[in-house]
Amino acid sequence: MAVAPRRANRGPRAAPGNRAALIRAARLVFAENGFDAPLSSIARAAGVGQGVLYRHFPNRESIALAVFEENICEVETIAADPDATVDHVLAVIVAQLASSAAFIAMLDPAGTDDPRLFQVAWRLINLINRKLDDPDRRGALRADVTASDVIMAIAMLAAMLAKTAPPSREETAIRAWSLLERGLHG
Amino acid sequence: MAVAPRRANRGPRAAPGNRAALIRAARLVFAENGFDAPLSSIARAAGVGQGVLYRHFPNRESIALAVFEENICEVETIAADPDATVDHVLAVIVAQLASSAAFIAMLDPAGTDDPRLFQVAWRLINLINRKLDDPDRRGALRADVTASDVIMAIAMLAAMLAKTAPPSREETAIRAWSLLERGLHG
Amino acid sequence: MAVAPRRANRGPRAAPGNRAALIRAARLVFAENGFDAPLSSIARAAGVGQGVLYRHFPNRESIALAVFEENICEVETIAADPDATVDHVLAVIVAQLASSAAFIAMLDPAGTDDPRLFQVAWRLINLINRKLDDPDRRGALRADVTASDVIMAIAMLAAMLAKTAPPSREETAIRAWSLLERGLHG
Amino acid sequence: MAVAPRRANRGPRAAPGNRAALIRAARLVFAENGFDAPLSSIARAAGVGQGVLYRHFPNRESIALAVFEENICEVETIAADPDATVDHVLAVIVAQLASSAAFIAMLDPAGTDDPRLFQVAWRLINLINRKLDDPDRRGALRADVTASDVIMAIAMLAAMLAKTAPPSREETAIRAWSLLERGLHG
DNA sequence: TATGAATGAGCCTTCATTCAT
DNA sequence: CATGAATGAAGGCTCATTCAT
Repeated sequence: MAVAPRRANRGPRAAPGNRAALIRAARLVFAENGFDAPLSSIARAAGVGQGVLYRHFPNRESIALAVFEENICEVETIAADPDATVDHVLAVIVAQLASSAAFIAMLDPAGTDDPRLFQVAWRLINLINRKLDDPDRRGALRADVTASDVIMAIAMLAAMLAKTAPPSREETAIRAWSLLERGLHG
Repeated sequence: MAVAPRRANRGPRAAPGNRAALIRAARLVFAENGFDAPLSSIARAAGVGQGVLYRHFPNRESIALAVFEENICEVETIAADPDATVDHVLAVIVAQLASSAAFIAMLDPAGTDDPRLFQVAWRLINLINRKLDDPDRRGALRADVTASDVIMAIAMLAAMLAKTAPPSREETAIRAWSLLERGLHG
Repeated sequence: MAVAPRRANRGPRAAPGNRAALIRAARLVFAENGFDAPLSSIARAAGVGQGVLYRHFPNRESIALAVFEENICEVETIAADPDATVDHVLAVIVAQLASSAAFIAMLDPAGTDDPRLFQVAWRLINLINRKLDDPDRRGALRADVTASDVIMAIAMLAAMLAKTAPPSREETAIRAWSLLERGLHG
Repeated sequence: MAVAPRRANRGPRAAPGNRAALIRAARLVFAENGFDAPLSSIARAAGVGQGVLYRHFPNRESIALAVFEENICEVETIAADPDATVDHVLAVIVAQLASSAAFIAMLDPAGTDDPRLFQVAWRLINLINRKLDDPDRRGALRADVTASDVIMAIAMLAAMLAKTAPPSREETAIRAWSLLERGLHG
């Protein structure tokens, strides 16, 4: 009969590629359609079946976390440069916000009970803390600003951007961040 | 079998009470579960049938508007005091945010196309503008801060609080606002 | 307190007027929005409360019947003229179709179990039968055409028109009726 | 408690069968209860969940189209016989009407805005037109009868039958069509 | 292991019908 | 008697999740 032209089962070898494709797709979909976008749309965008998504990520938070993870890695790479100040680091984060808005919003410790989230958040907080602790890397930040203030600033920006439709998002991000920066720089 | 213990029809007399109960319930539900909370949960919380909600408020925007309206009125009352500075006004708004974080989310112009929303938002913006235009009522605000900067600050706080679970909300609001205020005061 | 500016209760005297208004409104509403239009829209159009509608007409069929009744009366008036042929009578009915489409469709004897419908239908059938029985009043009708053929022709036109949106209804009615007439005239 | 005996997931293999069952069920339901019958009743009649219906047919028009499509195919098969006259073709259509009266209701251009519908309707019209253009296949039709007259005749029959309860439908269809045919044959 | 179909719960919305005033 | 608010059932539709193949 040979009816349904199902996508071929590419075997176990495809697993890592699928995982990566899912993360890439999720980043895009979350950025475009918000954190509440249908999971099916992510699978579709990644070109895989729904089941694969569930195999790799048992729930929405899991895949969100994976996207976030990638973001953090990028930030960590920048931060590894000993000359980078907090401001440099923040610039990278803000640039990522379009895609990671939803995840940073999850940083509120009370917002979840997923331990993995604490872990990832802790990495980010630590990253910033290390910069803050180094007087040469504090950039223009006020003396009494803590890592959690910085995180909160990002979280606020992220939360707002998550509700801002793409056309004006870029511009809104710039205006808002300059306001927040002033608050941090004091 | 005695299955459906249909709620008693309390008659037209109940209308104003129902309306008030719905607004009260909506304020609560929006605050607890965000602006996307099921309308049915509002009806349930108000102790009325779904139909009553729809009779009083034909759509989500309408009831949100009603909640918002109440908030604005309170703000306007404070603002009417000629001695009140922007900072006083903002303090009231921020105090409201802790309990009804979601309502400013509607200020995002892209979030809706309901003209009434613009109108109400305009009232708020105007209110702030009038204070800003009076040098004696600018409080500690920087000279170049506009009403839309102020609104944006509120929007950011609101958006974040909407994602913050109640226990830590109060405290988060305070910390975040002090950061934003510093940005506005510059 | 004097809140709700409810329409005044005009007392028992208003009953007949209300009934008439309801029928008038129903005719209009059915014609504009089809037989499935919300009953509430009829009450609204008539300027009365829902309860009044239910007092006078316990269900949709009842009010439909009342509209139909009025139509029949008009037809009977025309038919009373001894010079009127079947064709004259049919012309009146067809002219009424815009408003009565839905009711004539109900003429199908198997379509309902409401005895009043049989009764009204019977009046119409009789009316036509009497004309048919008079050789001078048969107009151009074929010899073997019966009243039920005539009714069926009307019913078909009515049923189709009920599904035809107003703009083209007039024209469609003319074209369709000329086809049916040819069938009746043979 | 053993409440919800969830239907077993019969797997992807069931897809074609489900699709067919849905079409079969839709044909039946539309015929019995008219074109406005609840879609959920179709799903139930087909023995599948609501979601399956929506997966195969995203909206009412789609499934109606599928039913219609089958009908048209049958008609096209008959029409393919070069000896078949319009009358033969019409006989098939009318025979189908008795069992699936509702489907021609969709021919009303004002009833929908789905372009696929026009396309399918066009196939039917063309089919008839081709027969009409061939003098040997016009059957007994009057010289001035056009395809759209034919369609209209069918539409009227269909509309009436859609409102006729099953028991008498068959007989009504025969009587009505003979009337219409006379109109077309003139 | 990947696929994508199947499932049903859940939300939104509309209306027929009831009933306190 | 009239009013119009209250009620909830019903239908449309969308997903998160499961699971046969």
